Amino acid sequence: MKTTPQQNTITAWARLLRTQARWQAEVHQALKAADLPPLAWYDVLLELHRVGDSGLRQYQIGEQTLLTKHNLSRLLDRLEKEALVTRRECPEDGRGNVVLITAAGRRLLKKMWPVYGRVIRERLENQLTEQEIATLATLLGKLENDTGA
Amino acid sequence: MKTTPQQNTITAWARLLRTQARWQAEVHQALKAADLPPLAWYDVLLELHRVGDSGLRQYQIGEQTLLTKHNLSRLLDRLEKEALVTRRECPEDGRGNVVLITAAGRRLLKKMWPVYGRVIRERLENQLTEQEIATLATLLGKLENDTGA
DNA sequence: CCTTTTTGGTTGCAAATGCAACTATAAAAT
DNA sequence: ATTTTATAGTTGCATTTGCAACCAAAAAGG
Repeated sequence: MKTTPQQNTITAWARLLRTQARWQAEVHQALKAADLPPLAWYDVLLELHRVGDSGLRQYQIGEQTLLTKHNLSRLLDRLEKEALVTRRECPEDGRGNVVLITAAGRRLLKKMWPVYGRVIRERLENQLTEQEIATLATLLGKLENDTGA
Repeated sequence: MKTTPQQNTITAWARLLRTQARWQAEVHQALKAADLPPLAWYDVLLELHRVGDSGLRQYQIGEQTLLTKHNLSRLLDRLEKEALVTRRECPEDGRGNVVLITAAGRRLLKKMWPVYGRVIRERLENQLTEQEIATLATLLGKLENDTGA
């Protein structure tokens, strides 16, 4: 078995890490410049918005956003304090709770999106053709969903 | 001007973020399981290794790794405490210093690489063909180097 | 049933990060 | 030359993260 990845693989890996790091930094910067909360808030709120009134269990949010549970627990504390979400106890599982987005949460999402979307457009649509973006999406799709072995 | 990105663009964006987050988590987990330091240490040491005996100024390391300067400053404190790097004052700029990797630093790099490389192989070479990896590298290359406008 | 184990979630404490203020040198402006 | 401004790096303090221990409910095993 090969002991080290191909050169091309390493290049692709490094570029992906680097690209994402730069994007993330830029989004944060843009959000901060607009006096808006960090990206993680958006991610959580978006998941909650998507599922609508049924809400999500914390562990489900964690799976989606890849946040660790204790981390998420405290992030939700912050969101709840700002009245962007509510935690309500779960009827069919006495340990857990169901998290719902509030109207204020939805408003915040709406406010954040243009800022966020703008960076996305600048970084992606201005640099690649539609065709290339489609190809990229496909390739990344193959990488996305598996835990490996 | 369009106010929101195309659907394809959003998909590509989301997948890239997600993929990277998962990869990063996996690398960290693998490193920790092997009782090795986090990825950032590797990044810094690798840059220093690459340039050899000339070393790098801190700000140069920062540019490469996208770490903020104060953050890097303290990361170097930690590396220095473990004798993986040395800071030596810079002859032609009295404010700054030149950072060099030590033999111990190189040894650590060597120890970390197999663990790191293994994840890279699993995530990338096992999921995509060589052709696809090459395409991915090319596309990411176009995204990598620009600050936009 | 009544243990034992697993799962969902929270909390205390240590380490890391972000931010703003600071020191010191270098470069630019007058 | 002298002042001004910009750059390199560090440090104090607040916020966030990571880790391990913990509580409580649920599922599994006997």
